[in-house]
Amino acid sequence: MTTATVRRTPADKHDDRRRALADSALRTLGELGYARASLREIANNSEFSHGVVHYYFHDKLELIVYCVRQYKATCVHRYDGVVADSTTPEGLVAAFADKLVETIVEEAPMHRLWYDLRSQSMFEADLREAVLGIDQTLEDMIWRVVSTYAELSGRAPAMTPHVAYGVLDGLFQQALLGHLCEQEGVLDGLRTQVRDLMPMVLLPAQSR
Amino acid sequence: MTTATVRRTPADKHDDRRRALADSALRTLGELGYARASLREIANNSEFSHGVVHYYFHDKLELIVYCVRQYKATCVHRYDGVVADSTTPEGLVAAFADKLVETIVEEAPMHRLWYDLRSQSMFEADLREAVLGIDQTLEDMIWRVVSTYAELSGRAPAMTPHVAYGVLDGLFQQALLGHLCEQEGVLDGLRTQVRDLMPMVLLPAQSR
DNA sequence: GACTTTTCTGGACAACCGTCAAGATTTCTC
DNA sequence: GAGAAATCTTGACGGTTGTCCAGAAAAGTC
Repeated sequence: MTTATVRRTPADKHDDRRRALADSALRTLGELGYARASLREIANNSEFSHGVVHYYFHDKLELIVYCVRQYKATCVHRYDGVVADSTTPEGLVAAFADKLVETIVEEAPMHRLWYDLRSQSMFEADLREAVLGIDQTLEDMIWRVVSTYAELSGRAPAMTPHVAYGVLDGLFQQALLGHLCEQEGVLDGLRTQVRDLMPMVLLPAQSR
Repeated sequence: MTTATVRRTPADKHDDRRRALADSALRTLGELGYARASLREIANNSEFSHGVVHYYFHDKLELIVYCVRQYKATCVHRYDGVVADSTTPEGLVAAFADKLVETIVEEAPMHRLWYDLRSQSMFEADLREAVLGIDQTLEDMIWRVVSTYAELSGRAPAMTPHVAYGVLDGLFQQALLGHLCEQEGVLDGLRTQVRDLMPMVLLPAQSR
């Protein structure tokens, strides 16, 4: 009880439970999307009953926002390893492109959920604060890649973090849709697109 | 009756009615989005009763797809004037950027509806055919701008039509969200972004 | 081991949904 | 203008939704 190592206050348990609920909710949300995933369906695909949702969350919106925040909080570090391990600009671009493709394959339901939520925020004002916050962390994530790439190349970025994120996000979204539509070659296409595009996000090498 | 000028077959009238219904449905859809716009709400904001929808459309999905197809069919020619009237590369880019900003301001509900539908198509397989078709026409639209810009510049495009569309669509989507969130400066930001980015979609001028 | 507090269950509720169909109304045809 | 065909209205249907709540069950406390 008094050991500092395992200190489990009631508040901690409560948070754990919220996390567990959100975790299984994410599965259903990724499968059905924001609008069609009912609280009953979410509860059915979990170990909880449908009533317990309102014990841990005020309403459906709070649950969904909590879920996506929780997922995105972990995945903003997806490219940290790429950034840390790369020693050449070409190597970084290749590793970055591979990682992009990997996450499309392995986490397509989570990504489409994110784009679903972001689209909904254009209609629902209550979603905007959360969406803008998450979007900013993703922009920062991309910028860590771009700025490291610039350093390794000895060149300066040719665009702002905002533009770099917008451009790459556009390509990513396009590839995600293509992948879900089972179009041939979209994944290799994305890899090629990123490799070709990345040099353009930097200014030409200075001749001196 | 036999005059060739005004030939109104019953089929024509039927199509006119569909168009009129879709037209007023688009208003509600642009306001509420795909999931939250019920057929009753759509009918209430129109001159029709809620039952008539099923007389002209098989189900809700067919109505929505018809609506978005109808809207996008007209707006794919939004930049045709820009392309036709421009005589210099700089003029084309400026006119293109202005037009992008203009449509964000004037048709934000329609654009968010399109992004909503495209996101939903990642969950609903029945939507994908229509979405991919529309996406292709938008890609063609953008490519008409880019290829004309290339010709006026005497330079070659540095990327495929697909990539050019993906990149610009990413920026556009970002600006649309920012505009709807009433962020300051997003519109001028988009204008600047497009002016700065467009030169990068072409290869450097050949020195000879 | 009794008492309190937290956690959970399962049902009930009102509201809303897409769809359908019977019948009223309008338009067309001759 | 009578009959036929079309267009439209209205109400009903089964189903689903988010939310709430009374009470059961479990956990914590002394």
